[in-house]
Amino acid sequence: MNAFSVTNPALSEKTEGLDEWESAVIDLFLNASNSFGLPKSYGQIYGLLFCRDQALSMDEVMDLLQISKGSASQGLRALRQFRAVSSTFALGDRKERFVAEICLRKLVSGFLREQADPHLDKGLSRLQQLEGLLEGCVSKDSRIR
Amino acid sequence: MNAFSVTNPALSEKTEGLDEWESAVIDLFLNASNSFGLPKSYGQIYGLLFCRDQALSMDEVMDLLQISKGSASQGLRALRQFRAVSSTFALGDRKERFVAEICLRKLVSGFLREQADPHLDKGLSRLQQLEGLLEGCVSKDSRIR
DNA sequence: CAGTTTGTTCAAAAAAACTTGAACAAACAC
DNA sequence: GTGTTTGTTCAAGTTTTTTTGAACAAACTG
Repeated sequence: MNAFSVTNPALSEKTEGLDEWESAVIDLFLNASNSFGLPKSYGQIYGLLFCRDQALSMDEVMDLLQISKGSASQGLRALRQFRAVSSTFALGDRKERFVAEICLRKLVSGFLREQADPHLDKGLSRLQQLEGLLEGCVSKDSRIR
Repeated sequence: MNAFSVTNPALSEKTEGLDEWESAVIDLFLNASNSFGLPKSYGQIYGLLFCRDQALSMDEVMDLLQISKGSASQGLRALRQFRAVSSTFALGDRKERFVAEICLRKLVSGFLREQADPHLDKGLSRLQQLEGLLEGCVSKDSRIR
């Protein structure tokens, strides 16, 4: 913040707040996000980007949704990881900007890849050791058919 | 618990504990359950029933998994609600007994119906009020194409 | 180089979810 | 009816997850 910065927030970065319909859409995704066991903030961020044609910076996301830097950073990273949002650097701009990936198929498969696999990996290795156990059981345990 | 009850737990209701392979399977479902944002206990219960051919009572589930009455009751109800387990009353038996529904397609669709719908209901009504808002916006807001 | 801007990380605080256990209700047996 | 068994509910305690904000690192500007 230097001596030339504007003091009127409405002029600083076109952050005029949310339209009524945008709040509604954001809430919609917030609830959907909740339903799938994801943090609310993920849903909010995706919802916001979903509403906007223009790509938004992290600052704008923070301001518009009233969330902290940490939440914005982590939320955006997660959403990027499962391909729900993509980011671009406009030429000659240091700010990274984000847009929503609108193809829901991608979103879901990305979510499953990121969310399910890490845990199921542990499970998978256990399944293998299980096969071994099963073989040993077949003869002595009648429960296995 | 009356004067005739047996004191040796191994004889009371054939609750001999879990086989090694059963523990492994239960762990598997526990982790999967976690991945989908469901309580651990749901996964454990489903995993246990998944292992057993015989239908189990709530008591047996509690004993074998070392979980409380409340957890067992609520877990079983939830699993029943999205058709992951079904219950039967053996003739002349007051105990309800539970078995796992093995068709995973049913499980997933049941999960989605139960988990997503209640929240998305709120969202849906919001979507309708949204339509109204949108119509009013089309003329004045160039963002909407 | 020093000063900014931008984004990440992580420990602590806050919020949310899960589990427990005791109290309760319903159904049954005698 | 009384006494027992079976299952549900819910407030309180516990655990887990999410959010925050300050400290940090990296990249850029002049």
